[in-house]
Amino acid sequence: MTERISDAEHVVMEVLWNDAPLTANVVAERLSTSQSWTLPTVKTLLSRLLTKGALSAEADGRRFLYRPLIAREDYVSGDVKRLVDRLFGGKLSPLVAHLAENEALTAQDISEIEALLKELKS
Amino acid sequence: MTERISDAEHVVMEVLWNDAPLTANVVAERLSTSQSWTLPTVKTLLSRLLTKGALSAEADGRRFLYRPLIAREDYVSGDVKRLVDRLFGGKLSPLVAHLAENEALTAQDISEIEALLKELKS
DNA sequence: CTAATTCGACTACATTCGTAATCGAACAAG
DNA sequence: CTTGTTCGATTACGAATGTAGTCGAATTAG
Repeated sequence: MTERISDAEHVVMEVLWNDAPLTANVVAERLSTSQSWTLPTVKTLLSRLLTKGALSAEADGRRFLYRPLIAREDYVSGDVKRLVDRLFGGKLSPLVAHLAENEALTAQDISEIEALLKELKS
Repeated sequence: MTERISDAEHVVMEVLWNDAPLTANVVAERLSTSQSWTLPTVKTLLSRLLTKGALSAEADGRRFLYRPLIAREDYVSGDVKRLVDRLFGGKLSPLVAHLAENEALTAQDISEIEALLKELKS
């Protein structure tokens, strides 16, 4: 169903997850601070996302209003799952172990995580 | 420095992280259970990894022994960091929150993680 | 009503990737 | 030695990706 979203496409999705629906021009405008993409480039990315079924386009007069069809949470889950599968044999605790050992978990991170876990168990 | 390693290349790296140095043939053989790649394909991937500086090739008579030049931990860290940056604004606790809320942490996962955290604090 | 502008659609093109065939050199078998 | 085999190197090629130009239709300005 939901085809693979490329890095550049993902950047466009973030704009629309943040605020939708938007026209192509507005999307390009929002991106202009972070990327130096021309308008055609942004439109190409929007088209590809449409083709991939990640966006819907609702006609608004002569232009289109783009809107995400997949939830950010779902997209994130997919990406996280792929990473966990690829690097940690699909298990979550090795990921956390890795984070603990290599990614400089701060004391605050640890507290937050413990709080989360405590809540999970309740 | 260390260029981007593609998915297929990563599969090859895993073989060599598991056991090195190995000849191209042996790598292909190890991969044969999981992939249906022909020998030329595996050799192409090895060449690309060489070019990218991810492997070294030590001549052993007329063949080469391939050996990882980058540690798996470093590779994993890079990938995890990219994901955290891209999806969680570079912060770890949102990642854990995501895991907690969306990735079906099992009771065992939770226990393991709590044990890890406890150890971290000691 | 005609000209300039604005859109989306279509086309383009270099690069990377996945996948593989082929070629030429070295080596082993006879 | 000659020939078949084994390697790595080179070449190939389609799909996806990043990036962008062009074209034609619709719209708005004059």
